[in-house]
Amino acid sequence: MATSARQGPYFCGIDAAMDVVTGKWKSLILWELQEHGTRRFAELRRGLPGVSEKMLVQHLREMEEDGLVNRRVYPVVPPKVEYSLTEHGVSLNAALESLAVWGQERIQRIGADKITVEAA
Amino acid sequence: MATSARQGPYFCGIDAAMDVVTGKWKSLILWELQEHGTRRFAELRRGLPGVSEKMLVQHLREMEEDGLVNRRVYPVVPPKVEYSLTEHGVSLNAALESLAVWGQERIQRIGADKITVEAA
DNA sequence: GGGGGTGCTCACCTTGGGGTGAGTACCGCA
DNA sequence: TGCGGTACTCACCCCAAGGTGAGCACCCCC
Repeated sequence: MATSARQGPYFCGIDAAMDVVTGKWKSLILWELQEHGTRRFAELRRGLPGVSEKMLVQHLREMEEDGLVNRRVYPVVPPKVEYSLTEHGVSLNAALESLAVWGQERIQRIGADKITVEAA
Repeated sequence: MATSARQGPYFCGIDAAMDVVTGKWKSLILWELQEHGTRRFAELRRGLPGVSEKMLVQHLREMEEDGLVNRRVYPVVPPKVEYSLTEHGVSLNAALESLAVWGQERIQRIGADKITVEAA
């Protein structure tokens, strides 16, 4: 099921990490939260053009179960929820750094388009 | 299409890298080829318990198109094909190292099972 | 002479990841 | 008075990723 923590069994560390990062938007969510520290639901939605609310909720729930993000709910009348990275989320992001660099080089190599997100 | 090189557009380096590594067995194939240097088709199949021949062929083709692996065919009577990493494949694997370490720690944390592959 | 190995291809089917659109309870603003 | 924002849930649908099983052309070994 998509709503319970992933738990292997795994061949090696790579697929244990991939398991947690697989999902169309997860790496982007990690990125967003790293860049901005703390973000509200709607801010994340705006920061990831094309994401559906359903997937955003679902991914955030899974990442919470996997211990990557903190979810903080303020019991105020217009709902307010803040998401941030846990220490595991931060370290995962650090581990993704070298992958990001490799990806950048690949983008250059193949001359792929890049989506630029205008700051809100 | 699954049989043409992936080409974005991308949000950032991470998803450019993820794009190339996404696929149930790709990271494991990378791992196998790194560990053994050069492997024949049937050796890879045996090294990845549970992979179907169809998926193995398909993933290898895609990785070839993405410039990650070399495919070398020997025109001998019982077919012989050898796969190895290109320099891009090697550097991708290096970039995955820190992810692998993170994944190992995660396996420890959650106490997940690990699949051990008996050497052939 | 037939069973197993080699490296595939092809056709078919299932699964689930992800998208779409509606509904909700309450508020502020025009 | 009604529209838009906030953070969701729910029902439904679709397509592609992945699995299954067969076939192939040729060989070696028992």
